[in-house]
Amino acid sequence: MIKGEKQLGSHEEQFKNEACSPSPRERSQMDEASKQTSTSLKAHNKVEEDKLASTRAEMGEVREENKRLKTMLSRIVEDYRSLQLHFNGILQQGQTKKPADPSTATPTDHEESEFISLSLGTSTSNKEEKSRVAEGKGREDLMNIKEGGLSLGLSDCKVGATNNAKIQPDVQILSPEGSSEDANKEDGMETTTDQQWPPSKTLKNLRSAEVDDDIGPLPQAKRARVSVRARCDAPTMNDGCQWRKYGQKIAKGNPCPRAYYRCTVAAGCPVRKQVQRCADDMSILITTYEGTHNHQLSASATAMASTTSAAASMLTSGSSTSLRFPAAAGLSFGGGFPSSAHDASKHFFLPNGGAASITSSPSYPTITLDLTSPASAATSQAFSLGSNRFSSTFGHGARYPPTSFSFSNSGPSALSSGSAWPPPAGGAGYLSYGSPAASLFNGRHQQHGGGDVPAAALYQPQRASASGGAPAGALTDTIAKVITSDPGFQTALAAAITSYVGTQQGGKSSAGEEGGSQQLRGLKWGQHLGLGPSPSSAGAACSSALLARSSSTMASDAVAQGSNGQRSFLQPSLGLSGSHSASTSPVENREQ
DNA sequence: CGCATTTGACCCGCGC
DNA sequence: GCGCGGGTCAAATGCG
Repeated sequence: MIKGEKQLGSHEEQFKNEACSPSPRERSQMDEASKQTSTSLKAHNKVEEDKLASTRAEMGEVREENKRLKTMLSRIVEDYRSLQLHFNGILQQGQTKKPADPSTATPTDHEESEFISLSLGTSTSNKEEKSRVAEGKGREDLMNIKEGGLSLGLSDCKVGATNNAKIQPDVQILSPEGSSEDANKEDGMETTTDQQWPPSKTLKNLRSAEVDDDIGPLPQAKRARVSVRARCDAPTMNDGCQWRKYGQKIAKGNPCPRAYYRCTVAAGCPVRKQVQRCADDMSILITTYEGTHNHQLSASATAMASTTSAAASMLTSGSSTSLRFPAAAGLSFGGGFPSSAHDASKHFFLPNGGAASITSSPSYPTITLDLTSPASAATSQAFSLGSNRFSSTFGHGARYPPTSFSFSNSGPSALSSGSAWPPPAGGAGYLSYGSPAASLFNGRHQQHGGGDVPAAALYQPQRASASGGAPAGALTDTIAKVITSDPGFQTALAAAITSYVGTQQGGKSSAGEEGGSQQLRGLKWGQHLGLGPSPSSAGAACSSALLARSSSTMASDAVAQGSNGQRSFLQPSLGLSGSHSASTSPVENREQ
């Protein structure tokens, strides 16, 4: 925003210079003109006047837009702060009076009834968990999820994990903090064995060790999986990590082979992903993530990680806490938690048809994030960004409708301009991207050539990321409450936002350069935000440029909020991993 | 030549 | 115990 103002300011100066003090070249031209006939002089002056007039008109437009953006920014800041306070208040209330059983909370509790309660284990006591476990195998499985530990990059999850001494050692954290812990752990192992990416023998050892970690006290503990359904042309979804394909299988019931990838960012990283086309719709790519990164993640990779973590946290939190979705807000939850491990399939539907489903199987509890639901009519305007000038930046020529990261609820304070984006609170904002995070809010995928999923560099403010914090979609009251009521959603939102940006990068870079975007590539997200140089790749600049103009409000707001010590849900976006933008990741490129 | 991908074989768990 | 299917290994192959 500030940067944008500066840019606008410089433009204004430029306009002024052009209008008031012609360049020497223009002067010479004028001199020549003076030698000509008076008629030609008049014509020349007329052209100048026209130019001046058009320039002034443009200046006016820019000023208006700037003003609008300022308004948006201030509104966002206000909303965020109020919601923050509200959230903190609720947290304090929850600490002072813990309900005996969250599931029995009455809807008469106005505050809580409107919130999605994903406490992620923060408010669940050991007793409660044990009693829940005793209720049935399904719950046991969910407990196992926690122990199996799909990494939860949320401190809250961590706290929740610490509630159970048996669980804690097995929980791996996706966040850089957690990752570093794990990395340290594994680094130690690696240093002792003095081995890098292990040959088969070592690999087997690692695998056995890994299994030991995962199994934990309960023999049935299995990894949680996060499956992402997204429309994607590329063989795989770019998620910021480097993957190496190690196998391919024809799975039963699907003519399309399933590919197996292993994370190669760090030696011994246990994270794997499976990629398979949907049998019903070949345009849908199903990516299933499993495991926890044992290394620091690039910003873009963190987006995916935090997203899956958030999703997994929802899964895990479900085992110990109640989930209450505001039906009035268009969110509904499929019901209570599975009483049986076999029928444990719950769906909560997100605005605009987006959906995530939690499927708990005995072996692999999985949460599926569906980004493929049909776009709303408004989706087509997803990236108008209030300025047609940048529409081409998003126009990938995608054969799929733009991803909609939409909060369909109409907010109380819709922007005057429907095309303005992102609306701070109300209206319809859209993020086009196929990141899992986006799915939590019904992001629809539109990825071209496997653009890198950008990263929410949660806890990685120092990391430069090309994916930058994209503006969130319209934050309706409901969604705002959702976000503020649960850190998991904050994380998910952050990931979604950044993912969106990254997708734009990736899609752009892979789709080929188009005039406007090339100019924008010079920009870097961090630089744009005045965050200093970023190692972001050129490909990352696309989103940055987008934000530079129309979305800088959100971005800079994210900066401001992120610096408050509070974990801003947009903060992660500030880091861009330039090194892993869609177009620059060697592995990902190969996948394309 | 080194690295990533391909692909058939193998291992393992689960259900019958 | 056997068969099936998912997942992984590792030699062969391809590519830069």
